[in-house]
Amino acid sequence: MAIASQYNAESVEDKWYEYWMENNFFHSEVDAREPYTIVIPPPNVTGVLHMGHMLNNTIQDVLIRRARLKGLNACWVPGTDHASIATEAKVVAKLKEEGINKNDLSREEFLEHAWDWTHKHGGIILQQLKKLGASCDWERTKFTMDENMSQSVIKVFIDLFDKGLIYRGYRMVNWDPQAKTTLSDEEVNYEERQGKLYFLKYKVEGTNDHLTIATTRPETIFGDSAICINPNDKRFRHLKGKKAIVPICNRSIPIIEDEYVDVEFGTGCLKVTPAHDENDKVLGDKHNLEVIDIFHDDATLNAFGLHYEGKDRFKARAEIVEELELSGALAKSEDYINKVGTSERTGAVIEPRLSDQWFLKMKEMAKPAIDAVVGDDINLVPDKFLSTYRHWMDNVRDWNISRQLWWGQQIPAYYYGPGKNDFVVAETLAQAVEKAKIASGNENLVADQLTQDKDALDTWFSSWLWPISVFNGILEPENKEIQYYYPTNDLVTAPEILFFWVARMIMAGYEYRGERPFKNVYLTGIVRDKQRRKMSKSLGNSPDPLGLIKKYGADGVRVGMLLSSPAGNDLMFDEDLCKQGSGFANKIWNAFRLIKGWEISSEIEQPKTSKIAVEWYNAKFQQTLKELEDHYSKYRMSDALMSTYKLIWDDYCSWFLEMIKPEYEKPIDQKTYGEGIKILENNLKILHPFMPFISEEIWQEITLRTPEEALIISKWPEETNFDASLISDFNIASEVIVGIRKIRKEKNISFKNTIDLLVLQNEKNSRKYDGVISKMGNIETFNYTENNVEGALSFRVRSNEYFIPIAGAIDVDSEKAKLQEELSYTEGFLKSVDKKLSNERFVNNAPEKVVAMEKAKKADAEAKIETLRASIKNLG
RNA sequence: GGGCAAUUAGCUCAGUUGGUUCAGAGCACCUCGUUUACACCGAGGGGGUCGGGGGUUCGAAUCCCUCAUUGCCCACCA
Repeated sequence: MAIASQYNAESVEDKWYEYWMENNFFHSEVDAREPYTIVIPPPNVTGVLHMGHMLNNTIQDVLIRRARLKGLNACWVPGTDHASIATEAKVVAKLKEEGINKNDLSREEFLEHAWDWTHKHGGIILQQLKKLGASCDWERTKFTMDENMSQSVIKVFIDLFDKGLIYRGYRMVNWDPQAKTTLSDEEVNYEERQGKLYFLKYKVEGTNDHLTIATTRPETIFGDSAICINPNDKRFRHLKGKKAIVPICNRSIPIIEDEYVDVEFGTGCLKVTPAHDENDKVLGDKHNLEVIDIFHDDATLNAFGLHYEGKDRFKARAEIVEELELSGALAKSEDYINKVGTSERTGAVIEPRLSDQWFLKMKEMAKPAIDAVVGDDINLVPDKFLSTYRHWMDNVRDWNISRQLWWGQQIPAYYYGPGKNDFVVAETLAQAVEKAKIASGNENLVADQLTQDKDALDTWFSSWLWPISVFNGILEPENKEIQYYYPTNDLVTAPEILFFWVARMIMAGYEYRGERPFKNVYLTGIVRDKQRRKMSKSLGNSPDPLGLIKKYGADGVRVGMLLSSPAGNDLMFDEDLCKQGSGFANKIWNAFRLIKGWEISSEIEQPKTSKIAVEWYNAKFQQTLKELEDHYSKYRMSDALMSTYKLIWDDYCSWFLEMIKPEYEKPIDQKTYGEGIKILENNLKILHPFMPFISEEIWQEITLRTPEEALIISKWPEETNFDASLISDFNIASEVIVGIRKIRKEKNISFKNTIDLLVLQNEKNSRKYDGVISKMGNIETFNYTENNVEGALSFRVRSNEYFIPIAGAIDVDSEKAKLQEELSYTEGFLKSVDKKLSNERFVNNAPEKVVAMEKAKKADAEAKIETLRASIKNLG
């Protein structure tokens, strides 16, 4: 035998990936078949493959390969995301290393560096996906900053602006003072920090009274515009309508009343600083308070900070506390733990800040997106995410779509005057000039007089169009690709981005196509290590994905990832699972080696056992095929894999191959061989989505094939009716075989030695598998008997008795003890059944079916007790 | 603080409307085995009061209440 018993994944995998690429099997074109489409969640263009990607893309590849086999026109669109903040941060850091400060560069110069970086690192991750076996249509690879992708974004911006859905607003946003940009809520991390709660005394105007407020941020007193008390708080009745004096700056501010104030917390008095706190802003709007922004954009104090102007907020805080203390305005301070928001990218403490930003109104757009998911249009898998989705969407807030960054699509707003609203929105500068002429009433306006808004759009503002824009469905809404491939079928992504990506894609889908962007959303879990920690670079607990592939093969790793990944549940990654995967590959490989080694003869007839084996396996295969269909329909990938795993390892290798295996050094009959190959081929087909490489390798080793006959584009096995009794009868036969093996083991009878078997049938079973029993149990003679066989070893399957006569091998006492034990168990069982049946309420209330079943159990048990007693008696 | 999940074998998890596919799977474990594909193997085996307590019911892993623990999401109280 020339083929090695060790399957070598590494050499095989590259070979077949290349072969599939050369033959263009991943590519899809519009045709008459039904489409099956997946768009990849675009990874960051400068990212590298991590375990989350591995899981995610393995699942997508399984789905797409299966669809391809099912005869659908499978199209998996790959691509990358420009990831504005992450990429810009990386480029800024790299420039800094080279001694270049971003602020010294013009926008154009900076973008040149960013593109260089993108071209250098972009797409590495896509190359890595190829190692995993991802069968993406690489000809369709897209990038969210591609020319027409960007045009789509601009077009959508203008359209939404014209519809009145985009507006400029002076709003509270998460401000990163280091990156000097806005962050979305999702980009802010909250952590608990030890801080202090300061109690400050404010003079009540016109009296000698003080009132005390508690604050964690004393530096913001410069922005105070009111003191707020609860109208129901009796302690502060005397303050109604009075004014208070802010320490240090000695401004007079009103004392207002609002039930928002928690009487229990702090002192029951609240200082209102609308420019620097979300809740205070709401209060301020309600009571028409002045908004005083005390910071520059780098979070140093501005002129409102008086003598602290130019100082950093934290430095200023310390000094202000000192000054307050000296002036007697600091009543006391307490330790206090509060949650501080920090920037995911720079780590800087987030400053809630009012600034001019662009917003997209969400309320209206959310409506169809809620209906779609609450109704049947879009499925979330698992559906436990439905309630969180709903909750979020019901309380959706307007989307801040502007970022103070350069890397991204620049907002197409052009200012012709100094006023806040002196702008027009247009696709090109030329168009902007024309619009501006009308808007300004200045016929002589020229392009040089216009300045474009400096901000770029949020990355998600391009990725929310992804399922549409990859098919150019924004710029050419009627093109045949978008009409064919859209809506897509399945989206596979992480639950973390359900809201800011998935939900928004759904909104865009209904807004721009009038229909859903995808039918099913499969939410994967987070990949964690064995200690349940999230895998992360900083913890260093993430294995190197490519290293794993090298070690276990892509097939092995894919199996490892899928074995324990129910949808939506976190996945505790364990390298041993990959080992199990590569072990499975080796098992399959060796099963193939066995078959490959057989000599085929057309001279001999098919043995009956082989004929039965083929019949049984085909039924078993059909049963599994049905199971698979069910699992796939529920996106239970690990169950689908496990069904396939057990079918191949147990039913195929351990039973079927052993049943048809010819005697040592004898050939196999041609008929069985041919049927066996067909069976192997069907196994490979259902295996292929999980383990594409080894399945193709064996497929091609079976016989020489043309590219048209490659496994990847073959046909999924057809579902047919099958005789279930073939399976249930076999299950009984296999129990008999297990019984024989058990006895052989107990009595130390080597498998090499044949034994005889006698059966006493108390119930009539099919004798179909007698030949199989003989072969698998190495039985010399197989006979039926009407009576107990004295002095023989025995065991029972259901109510039939099996005897193995062995001279002098019987230990009467232990046999008796064994039977006695079984007898008392059965008696106990009968007792419990009797108890049930004699309970009138059970007989009256339980469904007839259940009662009948209990009666049958009783009859069985009684019969069994009788035979057991007889056997014991026989032993003497 | 509000909301939502989860808790089943040593580990990771199935268990669909309460009753024969209800106590399961894979891995791990133990015993035996140099049988003519595979020791990344084969055969056999042990292992769970279904988180605790209470209730509904003829009958509960499954329904209800309660407690405990864990996870996630949302809002974050100056």
